[in-house]
Amino acid sequence: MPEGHTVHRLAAAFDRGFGGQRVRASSPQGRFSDAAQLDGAVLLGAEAVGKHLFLPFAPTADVDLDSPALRHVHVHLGLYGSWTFAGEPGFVDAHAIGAPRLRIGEQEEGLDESVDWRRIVPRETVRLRIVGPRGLADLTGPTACEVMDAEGRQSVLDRLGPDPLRPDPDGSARRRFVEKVRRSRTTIGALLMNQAVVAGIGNIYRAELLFRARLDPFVPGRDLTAGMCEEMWEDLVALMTYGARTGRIVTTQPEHRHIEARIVERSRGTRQNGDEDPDVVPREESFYVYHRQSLPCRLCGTTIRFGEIAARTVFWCPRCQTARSRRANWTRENPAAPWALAR
DNA sequence: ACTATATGTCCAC
DNA sequence: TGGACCTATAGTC
Repeated sequence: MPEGHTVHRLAAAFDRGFGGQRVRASSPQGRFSDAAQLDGAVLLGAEAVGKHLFLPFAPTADVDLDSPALRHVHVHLGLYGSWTFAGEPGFVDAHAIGAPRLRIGEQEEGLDESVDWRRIVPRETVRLRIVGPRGLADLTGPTACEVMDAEGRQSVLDRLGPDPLRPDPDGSARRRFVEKVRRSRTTIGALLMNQAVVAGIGNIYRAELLFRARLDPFVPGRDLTAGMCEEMWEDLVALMTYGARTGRIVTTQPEHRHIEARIVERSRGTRQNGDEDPDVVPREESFYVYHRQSLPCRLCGTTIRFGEIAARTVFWCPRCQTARSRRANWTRENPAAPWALAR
């Protein structure tokens, strides 16, 4: 269930924790038998594209990143996948990155620095374990974990649209996004979930982006102006950049949160993603519409509605996000973007 | 011990 | 469009 920001965060963690190091690779669960061919190779770094993670393995550390000799481990976390880390102090800043479960009561084995991380026995469901000089990473529940050559990696990339978290110095990514949306009769709610249109959005970013744009999810892409699409792209870049930095999806502006609710109990459970940040916006204040069905809209008080688009539940405010007023709302009464995140 | 749920994707019909 | 799949939770009986 991680969206693109989570995968970029993972790539950064792998870069810092394993980049350029010789590693051991194994499959405690046994379902990733190709782990054996990676064992003892050098993990050059990590690459995130949309929700896809690539870990390039080479026989020696001096192999080029575009060498055809590389073996890329392609990982997609799907709905349940996650990586759990353990290692020496400062190895990575989060214990687990991936499926954001409530882990109340679970032992924080990876965080307890008095425990020797080398002696941590993997759960039986660990598909892939990577062990480096300073720590280890355990992968469970991925929808994909496979070894690919350069060609296989490229074929995955070819199926993906632009990723808002990749640098876009010449604006070509934004242009590709705008083109694809405006040429389609499909609803914007479905287009945003299509990884060939934009890579990395999931169900939360979809719902929240549409609210911030004051856009009805059922409006066809071709009905949107280029300016609306461009602003939506820029908003996405801001939202996901914040998400990648903090490990949290936060889309609400501070003035739309209830300040009293910000004091929440945060003493239990396993730390994951951005939990280590004491100033984090609590989850119940983070969204405008996602999972807020039957609750009042933060702006107008109308009950948030839900339905289904692209086989996933979509949430929206029937008053703030109307088809008829979408253009008027865009620039005037309810300026959605640009805006600034609190931190 | 069961069930529902979750930020996802693919494939068969 | 419906189901299958990958896993670990919390809640219910």
